[in-house]
Amino acid sequence: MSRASDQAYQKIRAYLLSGAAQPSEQLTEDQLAQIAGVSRTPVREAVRRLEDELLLVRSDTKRLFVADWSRDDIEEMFTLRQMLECHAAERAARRLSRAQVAQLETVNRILKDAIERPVPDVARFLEANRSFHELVIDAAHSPRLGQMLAKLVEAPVVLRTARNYSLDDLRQSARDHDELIAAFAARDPEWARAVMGSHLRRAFHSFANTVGPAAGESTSEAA
Amino acid sequence: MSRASDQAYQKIRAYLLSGAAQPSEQLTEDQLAQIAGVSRTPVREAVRRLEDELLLVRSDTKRLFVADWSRDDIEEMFTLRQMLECHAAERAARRLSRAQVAQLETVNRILKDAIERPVPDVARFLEANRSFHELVIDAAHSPRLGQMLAKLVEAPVVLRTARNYSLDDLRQSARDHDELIAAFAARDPEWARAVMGSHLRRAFHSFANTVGPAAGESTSEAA
DNA sequence: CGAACCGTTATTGTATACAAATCGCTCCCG
DNA sequence: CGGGAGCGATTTGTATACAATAACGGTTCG
Repeated sequence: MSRASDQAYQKIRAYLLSGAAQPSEQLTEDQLAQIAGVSRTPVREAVRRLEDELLLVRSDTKRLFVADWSRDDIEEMFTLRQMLECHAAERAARRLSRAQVAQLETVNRILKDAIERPVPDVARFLEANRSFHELVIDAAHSPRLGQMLAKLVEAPVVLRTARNYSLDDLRQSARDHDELIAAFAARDPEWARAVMGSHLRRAFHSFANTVGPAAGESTSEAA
Repeated sequence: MSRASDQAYQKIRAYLLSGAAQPSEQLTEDQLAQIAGVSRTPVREAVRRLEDELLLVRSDTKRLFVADWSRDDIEEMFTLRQMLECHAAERAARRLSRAQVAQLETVNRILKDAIERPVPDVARFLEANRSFHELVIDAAHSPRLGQMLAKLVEAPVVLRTARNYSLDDLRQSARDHDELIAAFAARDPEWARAVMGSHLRRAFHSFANTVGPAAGESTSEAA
């Protein structure tokens, strides 16, 4: 991560997530170059990636703007993620070795540790959670699937910065993981898929309620 | 498409598809710049896109190679495409307007015309087919879904260059489209999903048989 | 005879200067 | 008073030169 384009990517991303930039605000490559502390060349490369991750968008005339995500956008991403990650869980159930299952157990133990502390360590929880899902996706052994999911998972994680997690949510996640591990140990693809499905769907609702409370039917379908 | 980076993308892509480059052959940015007739800067941008589309791959040390697709790779892509495009069909069934359904009918009429000629016009068929699927995906109204599918659909289309289609395959496709239109007209998401599923799965087998005839279990999982 | 080291060459990565395009403003004309 | 053409300023796109890094080959030492 020492290369200038990677550094640019990291810094710009951090900048966007910090909330310092308003949604739909225009950004110029020069500004970003200044923020990242490198020249425009690597910035352009970083911007490409961020566009791909939909954190930045381009106008029809190639000008850059901070993406603004509607509630529909978020729901869409969760839906796609669910579809793909259920598939990943199913495949993983067919392929996971004992050692890999053990690894999942270890990671989930760390995750539980992070929860059950005087004050839950959310950063640690998120990191363990990320690891867990990454292990499952890797085990699915489907490079494109992994690539697509990386994009979908990244983005919402980003938005979670501001979010506050309830203890119940965290504990339920840990239990979901336990059941997922059971499904893997039993080599039952259908079970794994089902558990992953409810796990992610619950996550979506819990997420949606804290971010865009109601949303109703008012703005959604009309446009 | 007059921008240098677009031109580079087109030319390099055409070059790769022409078969002039062997799979796993190394390519340098300079070579590609020469082929595209522009400097390395836009070439690098084009290469990024082609990497994303998996026509090019990078070694761990950033060297560039022509991708070589295993049969497993192809199966994986068809599977993902099926999953996503079934979802698109389902969504489209809920949202398509009468006018859009009419448009699909028009396109499929063109597609049939292309088949039923003294000698079937495959290029015309493929173009109409592409249009048809694109209309469905657009109607699903899910930008990320569209983006992902674009990548998955592009690549195999590429490999089809050498392929020869049987008249039966072409006609079956046309019938599938008709049934899909019927499902849309009836606003039946489940029906649409099911038809799309069998449509694509058949396409996969028909494709796989002409490309990598047997594949069996010999080379696949071991590596 | 083999293997590790070092210098050369090839290749990718970055900075900068310049070209093309777009934007926003003013000014002119209807 | 409104709309559009033109112009200066801003922004993106491309070429080129140079820096950093990785591959290659030869040589030397064990």
